[in-house]
Amino acid sequence: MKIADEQSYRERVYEIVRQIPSGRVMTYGQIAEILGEGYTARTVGYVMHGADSESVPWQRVINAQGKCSTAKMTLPANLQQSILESEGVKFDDSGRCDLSSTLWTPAGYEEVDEEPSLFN
DNA sequence: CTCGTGACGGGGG
DNA sequence: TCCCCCGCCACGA
Repeated sequence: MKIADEQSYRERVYEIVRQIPSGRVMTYGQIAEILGEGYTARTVGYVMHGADSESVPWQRVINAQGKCSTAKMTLPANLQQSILESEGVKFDDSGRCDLSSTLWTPAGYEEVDEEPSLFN
């Protein structure tokens, strides 16, 4: 049963992105980390590249630097930042936002794997 | 099948 | 602080 085997892997990313509430953002690496094996920031970014702006709030996905990496693709780079600002996300003069306040994690994925020893 | 590229991340200078 | 290099997986030609 292939049906949408390949497509499935994309929807994994979309599904997570759709869970991102307004005023919050996620990084490509964060999403890749949640999906786990086989997923990297590169792959997530590529998948987002084919995301439907009608079905997926792609604008809430930024890089680990807290900036919009849309570059000069089909979308204006400043557009993403403008949308996020409209949702309440504050951006720095350098185009960066406070991930400590805007970065969001879906419930259930907050605990990836507890690390009992910190100094060990 | 092989090669290069791409919405990235992290480390080093 | 910024700039550069390497690694990562998926996909188009």
